[in-house]
Amino acid sequence: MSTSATCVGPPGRPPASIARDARDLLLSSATELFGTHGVAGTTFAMIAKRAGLTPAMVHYYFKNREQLLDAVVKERLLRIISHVWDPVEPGTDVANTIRGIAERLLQQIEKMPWLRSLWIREILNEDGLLRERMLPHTPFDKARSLARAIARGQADGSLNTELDPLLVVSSTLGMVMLNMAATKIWAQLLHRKPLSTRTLLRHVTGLLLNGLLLNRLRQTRSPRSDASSRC
Amino acid sequence: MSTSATCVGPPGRPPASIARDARDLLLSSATELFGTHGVAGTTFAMIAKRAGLTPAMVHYYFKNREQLLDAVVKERLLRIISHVWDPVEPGTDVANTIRGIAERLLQQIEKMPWLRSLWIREILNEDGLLRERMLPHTPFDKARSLARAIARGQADGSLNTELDPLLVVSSTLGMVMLNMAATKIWAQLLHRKPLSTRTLLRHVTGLLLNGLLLNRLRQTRSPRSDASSRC
Amino acid sequence: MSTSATCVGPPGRPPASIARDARDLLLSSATELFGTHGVAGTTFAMIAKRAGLTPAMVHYYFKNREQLLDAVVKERLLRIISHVWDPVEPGTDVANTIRGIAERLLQQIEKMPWLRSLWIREILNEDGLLRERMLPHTPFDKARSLARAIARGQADGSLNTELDPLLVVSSTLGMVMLNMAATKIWAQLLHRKPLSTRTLLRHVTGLLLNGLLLNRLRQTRSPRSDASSRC
Amino acid sequence: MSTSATCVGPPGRPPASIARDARDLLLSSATELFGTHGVAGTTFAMIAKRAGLTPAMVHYYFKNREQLLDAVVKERLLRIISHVWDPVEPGTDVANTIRGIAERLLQQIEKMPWLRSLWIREILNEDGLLRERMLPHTPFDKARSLARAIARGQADGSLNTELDPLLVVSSTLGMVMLNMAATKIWAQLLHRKPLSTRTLLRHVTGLLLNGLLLNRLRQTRSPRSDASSRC
DNA sequence: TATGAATGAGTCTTCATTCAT
DNA sequence: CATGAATGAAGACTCATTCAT
Repeated sequence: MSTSATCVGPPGRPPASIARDARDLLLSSATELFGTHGVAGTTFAMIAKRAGLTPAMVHYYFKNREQLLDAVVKERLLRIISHVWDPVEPGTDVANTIRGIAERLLQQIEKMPWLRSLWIREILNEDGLLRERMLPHTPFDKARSLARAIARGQADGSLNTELDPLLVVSSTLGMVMLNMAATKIWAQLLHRKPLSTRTLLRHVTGLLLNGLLLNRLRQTRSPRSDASSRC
Repeated sequence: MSTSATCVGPPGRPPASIARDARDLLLSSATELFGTHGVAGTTFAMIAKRAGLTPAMVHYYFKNREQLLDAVVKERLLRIISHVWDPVEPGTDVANTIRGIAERLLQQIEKMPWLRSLWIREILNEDGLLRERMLPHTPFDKARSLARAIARGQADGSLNTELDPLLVVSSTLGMVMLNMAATKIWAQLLHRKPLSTRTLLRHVTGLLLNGLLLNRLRQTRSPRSDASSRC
Repeated sequence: MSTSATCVGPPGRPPASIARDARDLLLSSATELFGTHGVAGTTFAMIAKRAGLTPAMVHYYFKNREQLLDAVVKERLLRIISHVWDPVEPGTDVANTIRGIAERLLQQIEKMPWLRSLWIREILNEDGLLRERMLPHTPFDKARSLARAIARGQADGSLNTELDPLLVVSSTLGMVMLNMAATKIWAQLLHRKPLSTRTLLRHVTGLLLNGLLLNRLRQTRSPRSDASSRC
Repeated sequence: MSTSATCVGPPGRPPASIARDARDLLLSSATELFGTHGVAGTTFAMIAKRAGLTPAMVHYYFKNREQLLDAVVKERLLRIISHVWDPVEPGTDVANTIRGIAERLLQQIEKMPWLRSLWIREILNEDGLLRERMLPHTPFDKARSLARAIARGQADGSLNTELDPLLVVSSTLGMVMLNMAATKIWAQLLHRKPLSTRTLLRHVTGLLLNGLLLNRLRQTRSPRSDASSRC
């Protein structure tokens, strides 16, 4: 049904890249459902229905459940990982590196809301169904070199020695995901709107950087510009 | 079948605390599997098998899936919540309150390792299958009064104004869960043992409290006593 | 629960016959449910629940499903049969006999509304689950002698020869049951109250007797005394 | 799989009316079993087995038990209703109309023996499982206008005023079903063959019309041509 | 390339029945 | 006399997967 539309254009011209083919549609559908219902809670029928296609097509394109998961990881998740980690340069200042990671991750989640759930449920979580598939592709080296930079900072007295360098890295990612989730819960409980991305980012970087840096200039920032939760 | 066994031991000795009846066994079995495989990924057959009983018994005791979930929440999760939150006293110092929450939560997770996965997957997570069931039982008031205390601290200049008070509360819980998960991942990746509870607690409270307090005395703590990740 | 109450009275006195014991309660419960939901659609659990007892008690008293059906037939249905047929005397006038049967059956149904459904579903009906159990106990001889009387009436020209004598007998029973059912349907469809027993009886005997008797005095009956369906 | 077979026969010959696809086969299988065992007593496994197919196919084609019932009503029962009632013309003579209805119904039952049981058990009967589904499709208007014609006949003195017009309509249908059932019972009890359709029709119309008409010419019909029950 | 038909294994759930107490 | 515990078999229904077309 859908792909035929792709072929309708003038012959010779490459199909418009927006005109997503059935496979791509199914992949998106699957990824989003994995986010909302979890991998275990998502069936082929659900995926197909959301894409307006048939369950048999899911099989046709991905052969089986395992290979579908592979495809989601390789063609969806890895790109996001790259986007977040690729700009990280070994020599850069630790604070800026961390702030950059948080910022980029937050952007990605805003664009792809399923990412947070999926990451929390299926990757971060022990026994997560995508975890084993993701681990070999994590930017292991970059994370490790960042951790080393932190350790050096601790050694020269500029960084909080109470923290574990590696955990600082994962705490960065986690704090973003976590607080994205938390702000929704609070909003739900208090019948408010979730906090803005900006407030969220300030909270996360504020907590992380202030927690990490020992001699940080404790500036009096200008008063907050958007409604934060006031109790 | 089972309870009688409790009375079989030598008289005078307290009954083994393990003395659990079939229902209790199934409930534990269910809770643990919900942690490892997620609620959606856990079947009655799995629960029964793990308890060494039959799937029909799950129905016998819990009538249906919904009521099983209710039982897990009411008879397992709520107790943990109470244990973590009940000691929180309104007037206490913010830093101590937060440290207390983190400590007690960490203890609970150590005793019940399924708690972390379950919480991350099914409660923290939007669309989590236990979330709706948990929300009405969250210690809403205590969390809120803690948030208010934080807001006051921010107002009088003693606490970091970049942070959102409510998110500080959830960040506390989250940081524990999150880093428990993270340390396992790093251990797996680097083929090391996961960090000790003590190191973990120091990381979490160190990050949180240093991140929160503005005028904290930045003391030179004694050198760390157990092997932290050294890169 | 129930039986103990029976024993509470002054010792020596026979238990009040109204104080139905558990067995009797279950039997009534079963019979009524067989009427409303059919035999196949009635479970032990339903029977027990309606009687306020446990499913295990159904087994305790009736051993199994087969024997429960036997008990319903022997201790409930046969009595009704007797009540309807016992007064039938071989020599009596055919018209009066038929009218008597119809009247008594109608009375029974009024007292025990489940009878109609049960009879239609499980006895009249080929494949009815009580049919085989009932047949040996039907007042075969009485029905047959009534049929013979009808045949004689046909032979001497006083009765409609188009009718089959045996079918006249079953038509009598059937017309009562049938129209009891029909009047409910019409009432439901037309949002009226069902016809009164009197109107119903007049319809049934009017149709049967006028249909049967050839030389009947076709009297102009007094105008109907209760609201019949007027179109 | 199957319909193609229809086209395989010698060209020119009309396609075998048996040419039924799987869905149709299952529908027939279900309908017949609903007749013999009742709706509540019929399982998917039984339906499938009788059709030589698998229980999963019943779900494949009908999705649900509810939708299966819907299909039985819409694709099987309603056609019969139409066939019986469609030829009824408002202006026609009451006696002929009734005779016509009885005749056509009898024909249908002969072709589809399950109809009688099904109708008695699940439609006529209060609590019948198909009743609610059938009522909205009953030829309400035709029945009502027939009842009105009867009422007029009663008013001008030509019809028995003891009868309720609406009940005459349902008595017509009921007498056919009822006596079809009754003749089987008698046959079984007396070890004879059931009465022929002709005898049955004569009994039913004889009883109904003689019972209804007041001034009917009480003709001496020709002696019965086939063996009726002789006691 | 795409899909409707078909299915075996498995899901939750119910049920009649057994049995120890 | 009565029942809670327990269960195997069967109920409706779902699902990933296969396959002919």
